[in-house]
Amino acid sequence: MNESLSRRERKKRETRQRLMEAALRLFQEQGYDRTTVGQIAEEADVAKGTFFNYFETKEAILPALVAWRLQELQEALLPERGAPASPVARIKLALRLVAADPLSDPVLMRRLFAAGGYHKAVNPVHALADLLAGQVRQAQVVGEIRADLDPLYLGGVLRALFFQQLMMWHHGHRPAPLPECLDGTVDLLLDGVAGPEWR
Amino acid sequence: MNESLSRRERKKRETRQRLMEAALRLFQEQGYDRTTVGQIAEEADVAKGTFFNYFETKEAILPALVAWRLQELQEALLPERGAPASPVARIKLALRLVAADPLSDPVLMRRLFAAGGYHKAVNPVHALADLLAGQVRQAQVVGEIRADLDPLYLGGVLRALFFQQLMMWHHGHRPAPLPECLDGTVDLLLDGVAGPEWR
DNA sequence: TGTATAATATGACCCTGGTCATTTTTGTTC
DNA sequence: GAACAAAAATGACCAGGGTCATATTATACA
Repeated sequence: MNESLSRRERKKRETRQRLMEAALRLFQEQGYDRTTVGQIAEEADVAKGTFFNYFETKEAILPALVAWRLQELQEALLPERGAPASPVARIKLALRLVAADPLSDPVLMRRLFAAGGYHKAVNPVHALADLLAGQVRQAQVVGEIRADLDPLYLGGVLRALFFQQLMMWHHGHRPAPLPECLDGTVDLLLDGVAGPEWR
Repeated sequence: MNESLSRRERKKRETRQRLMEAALRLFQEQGYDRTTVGQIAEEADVAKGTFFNYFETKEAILPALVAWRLQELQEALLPERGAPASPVARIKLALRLVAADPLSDPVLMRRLFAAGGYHKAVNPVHALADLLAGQVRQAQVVGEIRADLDPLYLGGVLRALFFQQLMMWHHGHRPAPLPECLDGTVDLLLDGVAGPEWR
């Protein structure tokens, strides 16, 4: 589908892709901190300086990795690909899938958060929030979620709760298997936490 | 009250405090990234290496700064100091106060998140969550919050929502003044987001 | 006071993230 | 294909985070 691209453009994308694949592999193998930019470049068969032609900083490659993985997630959520008909159920599915991804490593997640201010354009944290916002919008259409709330805001809220749950899980707070915990968090947001004395 | 401390212990605490004050001042003046460990040490009148006798990394001073500030917050939340009688109202007050602190700078917050895995003991992110968990517990006693939920978990949820709101605010999403937005987030959690079709 | 011991301070040193002037490659025009 | 321009690759270089062997200071004890 990319036949119209010039050789230059093609090579550029290939190099970028090689860098991302090398980075992901090395991060998984040795962790983020132990991996040097030199190693990533070496693995991708380019000089260290070349890395910085593609990503402003070492951290800046994380948003790119996330965006890459989220593309696949986006497709898995299409109803014609077997995803549930209920938008809320799709939201739960999305969170389960993200949690199962190799990128969902605590250290990587933390660094990803820290990287959140570099590229305004390709925002890392917003990518997941936007995806969830889309599902929220559909849930509002069918009445599963109150329509008076900003979907983008709720997308961000869902993402925040997801991170929170994931971090607590990795920290040892495990009342149930992770997928169940994530479902529970979504339900919590739906039902609210107000007690009998509220109102 | 610290008369029993040896001179050594006293000096240690003083040096640690000087480092923290210098760091906070410099972070405010020039931002986290522009501030070097050498500057902080210089300002505190010690050698650079000494900094690392007190904090494992540059990032590791952030949790300490947070803990320091939270002590004051803790006291401001005591009813005998004029805090509201309703625990939920106290939670809202706490979030407003944290948001107003000089430490609530986006870049600092992100770095703080990234630092979250260094010291298991003095956990940075957990400090605020724990404080909120205490208030949640009191809210459960008086029935403002459902008693079947783990307070520590809810403390974490509140913290996550707080960060989320703060980040969106600093990113330009400002439907109302920040304090009102934070109150709204707490209310959202209390009431839930479920629409008419839910259940 | 003198001496032994443990805690703390120090700055030279190393490593890695990040910059940049220069070289190499690609594309274009005649 | 020769000459030129633009894009991309490169690695020497620099700055700052972090380490560590050594020096300094505090405490304990005789």
